[in-house]
Amino acid sequence: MPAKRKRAYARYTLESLVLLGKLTRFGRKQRKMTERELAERLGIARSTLQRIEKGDPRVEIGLVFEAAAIVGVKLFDADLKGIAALTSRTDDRIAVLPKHVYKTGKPVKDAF
Amino acid sequence: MPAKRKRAYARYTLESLVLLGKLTRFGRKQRKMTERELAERLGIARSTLQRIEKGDPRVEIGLVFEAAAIVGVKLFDADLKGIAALTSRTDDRIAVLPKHVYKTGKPVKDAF
DNA sequence: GAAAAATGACCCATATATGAGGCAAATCAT
DNA sequence: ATGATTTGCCTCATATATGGGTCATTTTTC
Repeated sequence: MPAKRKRAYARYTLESLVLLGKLTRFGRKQRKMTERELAERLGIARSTLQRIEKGDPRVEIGLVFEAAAIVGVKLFDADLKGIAALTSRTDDRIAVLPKHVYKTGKPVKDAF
Repeated sequence: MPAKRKRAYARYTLESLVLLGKLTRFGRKQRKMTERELAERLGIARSTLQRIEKGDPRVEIGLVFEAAAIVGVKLFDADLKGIAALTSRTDDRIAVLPKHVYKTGKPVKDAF
């Protein structure tokens, strides 16, 4: 038995990852970097970079984001300042909501 | 010695991850889901979800994207179709470039 | 065409993330 | 105020990703 998959990912997740991987690959090539160069720059193995560019879901997100950033792929269409602004804005929106989400005995209508 | 960090991440990477985590947290609360609920829905431990919402770089990217998707955070401001379109477009752009990047003996001016 | 370099696809030992759980503090319902 | 629930922050064993390597194939240079 080939040991069955532990996790399943949604289509949207998988396709998003493939896209991100391809954008990274494109960015790398555009900058004329080899896999080895970029991997070295990132301080990771070439095999790991290959997984990143393929969109493998089981890679540390930090490595994927870092790779994307180096080759010029902006995650949120924002620079560092823009990210900070969005974060601050999100903080404000969270602050308005109740600190805890409560599931009391009352079943929500959701149940039909 | 507390065992020094193996990896370092760029500011932009870390801040982007924090933002993504907060967006996820906001989405979850907006939908009135508890950590336990969302974690269960994702099939992961609550402790892992907490790392996701904090923006920990050492989490499988598949889990982070999946969590975001479930609470309505769109990664590329695009639905499944949009993602597919972008992927196709990226494929085309890659196809135009040379298949391999070559670093021949000629040192680039870059060396100063 | 020949040689050099890059890429694709593997494998395996080891470093590391994940799951599971516990406990205290904070928040909410009543 | 009291009890119930959620959240924050730990720890540790185990599952898993990563590094580092090899080999074949493709692509580029000369």
